[in-house]
Amino acid sequence: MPASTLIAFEARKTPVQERAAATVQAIFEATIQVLLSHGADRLTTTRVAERAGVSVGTLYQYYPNKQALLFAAFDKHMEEVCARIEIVCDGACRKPLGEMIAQVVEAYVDAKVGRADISVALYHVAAEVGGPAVIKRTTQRLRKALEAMLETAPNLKVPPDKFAVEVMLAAISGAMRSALEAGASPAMMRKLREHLVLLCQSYMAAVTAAQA
Amino acid sequence: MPASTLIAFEARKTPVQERAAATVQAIFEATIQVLLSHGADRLTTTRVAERAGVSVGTLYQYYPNKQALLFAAFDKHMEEVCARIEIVCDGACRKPLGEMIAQVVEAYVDAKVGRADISVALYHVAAEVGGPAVIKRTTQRLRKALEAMLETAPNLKVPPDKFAVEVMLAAISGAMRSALEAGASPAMMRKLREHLVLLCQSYMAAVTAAQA
DNA sequence: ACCTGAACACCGTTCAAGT
DNA sequence: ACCTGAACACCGTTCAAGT
Repeated sequence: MPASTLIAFEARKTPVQERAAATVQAIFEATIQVLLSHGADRLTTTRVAERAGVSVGTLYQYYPNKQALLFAAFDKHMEEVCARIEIVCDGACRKPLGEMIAQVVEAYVDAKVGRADISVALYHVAAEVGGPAVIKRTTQRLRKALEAMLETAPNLKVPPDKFAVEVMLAAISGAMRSALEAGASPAMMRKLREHLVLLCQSYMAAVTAAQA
Repeated sequence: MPASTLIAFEARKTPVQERAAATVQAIFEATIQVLLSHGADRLTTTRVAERAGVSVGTLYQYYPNKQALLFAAFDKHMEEVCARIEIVCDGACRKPLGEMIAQVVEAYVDAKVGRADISVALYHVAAEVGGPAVIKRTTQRLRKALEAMLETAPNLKVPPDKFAVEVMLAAISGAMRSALEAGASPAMMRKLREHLVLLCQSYMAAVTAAQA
């Protein structure tokens, strides 16, 4: 996506002194706290500033607007999920295709379920906050990690193409979103985890068979 | 979901005279028009009222709040998608499993792509408007239609269970959301349509094999 | 360089008054 | 029964003044 899509959410000013860096961090954490305690609708810039122990004016010195606050929280969450999956991809090189897929899917589900409350809160604000752009970027990054892993799969002449990997990622995240927003129980989540593994494995098998 | 989740979005008052019914309809249509022309962020109750040719007060006589306006639009859209798929399910009875799946997936993709602009606009407001509840209800309704169809599949001792059908629906809608929000081209959409058919077919095949 | 908070603009919602 | 629009409350954002 064009840089301009994101620039409106970027920090307005970079802190140069230490107390300023602490302020920025405090505001960031306050955002997540207010998001979780009051919910997205009742998240107010004044309330966040209050919680962070600064005035609204200070908040606006570092975040250009309310969206930027939530964007930062969303971006960080996606970054964490990404990082976990990249590690798994690294560790699953040269294993059989089915196991690769299982590990990635399980890592994704676990990362989301482990942060279920934040995930749900962020789904709620994603749209107003440039969520699609972040998701697009995240998808590209995950696709690359998956492709690097899939390259090393034994018994696989041609690895699945870009498109198939993206479809798989969208299917996983869509199903997870649905379950998390519906407030699925831990038992449900375990079952969903198994089913998503099966779904992705059979899709990947079908795609690679079709390509051969 | 509990009725109370939805009740806040229901009409405050039912029109009894004809001009009132016309007013309600005008407000509903104005909502969609403003949504498409100005975007979700710049949709204002005053603007909707203006476009509908009434005053804000009148708007609030029939819709309890801004969310209710958007809820109505979202609900109607889902209703249309549902209806189209139910018809397809009806027509695909007794056909082979693979074809059933293909027809349903294609109907879903076509319904969404045919209304791409509205879909994207509604994704943007879904969260603030009780979207998850509507989606949950829609999923139940579609699941029933799919189950009725799957019952009639030849060469299938045990049809896929509830859970698998719901996972499949969530995967489809998640992948479509991702593509629509990313502004995928018509060519991309055609390719995605084929891939989703393959994904769902192979998942259903795997699930029914595992159950046997 | 960083912080404050009163002031401004805008928008969702209401309600007394009209037909 | 239905409609109007000025008035109110609240919230995002700014900016002149402070340390």
